[in-house]
Amino acid sequence: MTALMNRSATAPKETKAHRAILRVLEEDHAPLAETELRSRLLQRGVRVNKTTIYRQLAGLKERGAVKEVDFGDGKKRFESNDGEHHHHLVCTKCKSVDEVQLPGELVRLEKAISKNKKFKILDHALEFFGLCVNCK
Amino acid sequence: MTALMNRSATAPKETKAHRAILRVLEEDHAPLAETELRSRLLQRGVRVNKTTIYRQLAGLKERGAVKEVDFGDGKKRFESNDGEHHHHLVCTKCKSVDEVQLPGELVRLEKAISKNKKFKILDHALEFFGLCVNCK
DNA sequence: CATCATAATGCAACTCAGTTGCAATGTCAA
DNA sequence: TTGACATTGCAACTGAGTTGCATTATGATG
Ligand SMILES: [Mn+2]
Ligand SMILES: [Mn+2]
Ligand SMILES: [Zn+2]
Ligand SMILES: [Zn+2]
Repeated sequence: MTALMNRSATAPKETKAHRAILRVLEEDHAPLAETELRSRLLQRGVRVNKTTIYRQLAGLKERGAVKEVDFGDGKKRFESNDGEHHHHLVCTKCKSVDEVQLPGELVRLEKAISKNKKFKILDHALEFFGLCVNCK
Repeated sequence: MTALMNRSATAPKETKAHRAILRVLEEDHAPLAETELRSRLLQRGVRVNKTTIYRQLAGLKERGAVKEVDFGDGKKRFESNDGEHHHHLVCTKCKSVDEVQLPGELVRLEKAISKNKKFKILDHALEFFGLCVNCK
């Protein structure tokens, strides 16, 4: 490619960090913060700089491979974006995270809101906090 | 009071900062971050240190006068806790915030979830993002 | 009103998550 | 094999939020 080329849809390069991060997220299947992801990677013998992690996650996110999740603890969390759209049950005691799907429910709600509030809903954030079966 | 006294339900002292902060939150009626609150206070001629603001908000929160809200932008936001429980329609373009109530809806959802997931829901976070009537 | 215990404040220094500039390294198409 | 350019690591930085401590203000008590 002789310069002056295709800038869009740049395919990600197959690097060690890229592969490892994606694999951890696919296997662990929970929203992980940078430090968590980093130590998971270390456990597998892959040492990655935090800057690289953030940059990879940003790329994975805009490519739709990963979703950002917020538990309100001031940390960015990311999870694999394979399965169906769902929400989380976060145990405030042991920090475990379970998933829950609300098929149709939110869609219906959003339609109603969009209509009578004249607000075009593009996204939502819904997470539940409480005690898991082991902690309550 | 001769020391060794009532430690609970400490009534807050009537200070300039306390009054001003509460008044701004009651009037502006939107979830404000520290910097926003701080400049609103300045506009009214009240200069308050950010440490004081955070400490006041913490006190107001545990006293139930204020609620913490998270828009996922890495900032703690607080709003007056007078009205009914509600959620927000946040315009991602102009940053305006509207409110929306979902009477019963969430309660019903939570009951169903609590039952078949054996998870005791104590709280939830639900905010909507999109385009307000002026921006869409 | 005067006293004074103690709550509230301001400031500086700190922590911690996340970002940026830049030089060094790695990837992959040609 | 080569070279353009994407990715990485590191150090320095930003910005939100917190903490220790000395100073000031509140309000209960007498
Ligand atoms: Mn999930
Ligand atoms: Mn509100
Ligand atoms: Zn638990
Ligand atoms: Zn708008």
